[in-house]
Amino acid sequence: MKNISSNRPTDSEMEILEVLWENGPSSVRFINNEINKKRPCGYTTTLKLMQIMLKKQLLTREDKTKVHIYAPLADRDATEGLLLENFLTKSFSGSAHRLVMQALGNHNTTDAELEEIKKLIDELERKQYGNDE
Amino acid sequence: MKNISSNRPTDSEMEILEVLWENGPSSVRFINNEINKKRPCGYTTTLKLMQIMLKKQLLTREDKTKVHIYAPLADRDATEGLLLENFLTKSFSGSAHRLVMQALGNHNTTDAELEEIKKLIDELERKQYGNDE
DNA sequence: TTGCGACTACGAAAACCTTCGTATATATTT
DNA sequence: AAATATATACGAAGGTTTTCGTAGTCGCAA
Repeated sequence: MKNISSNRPTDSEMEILEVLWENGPSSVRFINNEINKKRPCGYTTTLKLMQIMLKKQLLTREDKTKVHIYAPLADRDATEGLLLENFLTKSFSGSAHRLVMQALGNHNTTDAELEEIKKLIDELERKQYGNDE
Repeated sequence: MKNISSNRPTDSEMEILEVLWENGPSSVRFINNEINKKRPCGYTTTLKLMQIMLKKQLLTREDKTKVHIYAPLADRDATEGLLLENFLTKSFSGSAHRLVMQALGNHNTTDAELEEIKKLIDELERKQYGNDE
C-alpha cells in the first residue's frame, strides 16, 4: 500500500467527505442520496467507495448497529488545503492570485462573504507591511 | 467519444497547455524540454499525449514542415475556469468563498495582487447593489 | 416461516491516464 | 550512398479510479 499520510482523496472521495463534513456522521444511504441530488450514482458505487476509504483511513465507522455510520477521519481545512495546493500547482501554475480572480469573477458570492474576504486581505496587508517579498 | 465541448484537460495535459500559453505555439521537443526542467518525462510520452490532445480538440497543429508545431485551441481563462468549476463542486461543495479564503490564507500573494483583488470585489459589490440574491 | 426490503461484501469490468518500446520516415553529415 | 540524428505514429502495458452485478445477511411483516 502507499504511504497513508499522503493519501489525497480523489474527486469522488471528496464528494463523500464534503457530505460528511456538512452533515456529520452518516449512513451510506444518506450520502448516496445527497450525491444523487447533483448527479446519478448507484448505491453500491458509493458503498464500495466508502469501504475503500475505510481501508485508506479516510473514514472510520460505527458498525455496532445494522446500518453502519461513517465519519471522516481527517479535518476539513487540512484536507481541502492539501488539494488546493495540488490544484493550484497543476492547473494554475501556482498562481493563487489568478485562481482567486477566476473564482470571484465567475461565481455568485454574497456581499457578506465579499466583505469577509476584504477583511482577510486587510489583515494580510497589515502583516506583510514592511516585507514586500 | 465523449462530448467534445466538455473535454476537461487532465493534469498532464494541463502541463503542456501551460507551456503553450506561456511561450506560444511550439514543437513537441520544446515542450518536452520545458517539462523536463520540472520533472523527468520521456519524449515519446509528451508526443503521445499531444497526439491525443489533437484528437480531443485541445490542440491544433501546423504540419507542413517536418517538425510539427502545436497550438492550444481554447484560451487560458476559459480552460482554467472549466477546471475550477469542477474542483469547486467536488472539493469545496461549490463554495467559492471558502476556496478563496483558503487560497489567500495559505499562499504568498503580493500587495499589488491583493489590491487588484480588492478592486474586483468593489466592482462586484457595485454590480450586486440592489439585488442581494 | 416465508417472503420482502434494505443492508453489507466483494470481485471484476469499464473507463481513464500515463508511460514507453518499437517501427518507420526524413533530413543532414561524412 | 551510407550512417547518423531527429521526427512522427501507434500499440500496448501498468496504474488508478469509478461503476456495477451478484451473493449473502438480517429484521420485520404477512
